[in-house]
Amino acid sequence: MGVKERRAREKEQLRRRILSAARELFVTEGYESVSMRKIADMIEYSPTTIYLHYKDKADLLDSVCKETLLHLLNTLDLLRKDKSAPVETLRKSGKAYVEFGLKYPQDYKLTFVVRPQFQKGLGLQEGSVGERVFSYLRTIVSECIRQKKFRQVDVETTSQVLWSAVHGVTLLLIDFPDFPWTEKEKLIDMVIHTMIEGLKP
Amino acid sequence: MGVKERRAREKEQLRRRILSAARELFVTEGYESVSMRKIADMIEYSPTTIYLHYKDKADLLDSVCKETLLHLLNTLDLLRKDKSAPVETLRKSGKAYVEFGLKYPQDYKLTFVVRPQFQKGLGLQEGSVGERVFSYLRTIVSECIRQKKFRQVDVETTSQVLWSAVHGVTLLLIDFPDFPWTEKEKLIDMVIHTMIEGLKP
DNA sequence: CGGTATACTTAACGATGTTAAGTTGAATTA
DNA sequence: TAATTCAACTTAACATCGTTAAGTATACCG
Repeated sequence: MGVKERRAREKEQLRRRILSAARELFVTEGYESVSMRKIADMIEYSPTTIYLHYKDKADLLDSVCKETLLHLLNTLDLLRKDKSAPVETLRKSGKAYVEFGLKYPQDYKLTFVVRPQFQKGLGLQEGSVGERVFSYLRTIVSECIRQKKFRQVDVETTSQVLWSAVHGVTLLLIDFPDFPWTEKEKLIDMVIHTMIEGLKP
Repeated sequence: MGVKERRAREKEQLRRRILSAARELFVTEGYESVSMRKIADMIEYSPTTIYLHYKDKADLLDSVCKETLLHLLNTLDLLRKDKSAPVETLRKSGKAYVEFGLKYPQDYKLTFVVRPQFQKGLGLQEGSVGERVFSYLRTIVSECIRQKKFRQVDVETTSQVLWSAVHGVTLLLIDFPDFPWTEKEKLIDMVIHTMIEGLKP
């Protein structure tokens, strides 16, 4: 009875081929500029075949973004084993976050800007990958406070504050590449440094 | 020879009618979902008439955003006469910035997210409204440093850092309305407060 | 009154996301 | 092996998109 399994495997393969074509096109040409027909051309299937695997274009975007979040989570998780002081881990994580965004600017935008625009009510629900990314941040912040490296601030709010800062600098650098930024590295470091200093006792 | 003037006036009137229809639709339905035909319907002209006044859809967006920036600049300028200490002015300005974004979330996104996506190479060039907004921020920061309320930091970088923070929190609040934020007010205040604390000597 | 420029419209092109209705061909059953 | 079922996939179509080219009508000028 290996037939069903084989078919399921083939189906899954095509699903992945579609997804990877979609990601490539979304990233190089932008979500709006990519048509289902272009994606279909790339994998050499008819456009409607895509609909047998994904509900619609937004669903494709959704899947692409989930992958991106997983990738981001993995990147950050490498730092979890870090044995430095928690404040140092936080600094490194912040930097890693921004650098991830700058390394994959289009993926970052798709995930944190385009997707919310097309998928209303995206609340980072319980157990989602996005929730796990934020939860990672919360853990580090919590440790900083526990060790009294930070003032006795609210963990939740503080995490949101830090997210705001790194998200902000990432998006500005991506969206206004021609703005006369001071050296990128310097700007990123100062955003994180200023935040951390502002949280110390 | 008042004919020419009258015609010019009428032309300008229609131009404004188009613009205000475009803004209303962009804001309520989103840039992508608005068609030239919808805009034309609203003002009861044929779609092609719009092209006699604006180069294309992106040009319309451009004009809408410039208005928004002017509105933002005016809002902030009210605080310029503020007689408080510069740090206090900075705090108020930061708050005013975020509140502007939350009061007109779609206009904010159009200006700071959608427009850069459709108009590559948007560098806030010399003398533009955007440049004047940023320049406003620079002035206050500069005063904070001059009065030694802040560490001896670089004015330019510091301004960019502050912009990153307020931009970040504004966009997150707009884009993820269903995220379990702590009270908005508290979050915004803490973003600004943390930044300012982090800049003090 | 005749001519010209201006304002505006109609019609069309190629492309979009998506659905409904077909077609194929392989696996299953009899 | 022949008939049948069923999944995979395609073709054709719909309404809509941004934009351009060509056409019409109207108000102005001499």
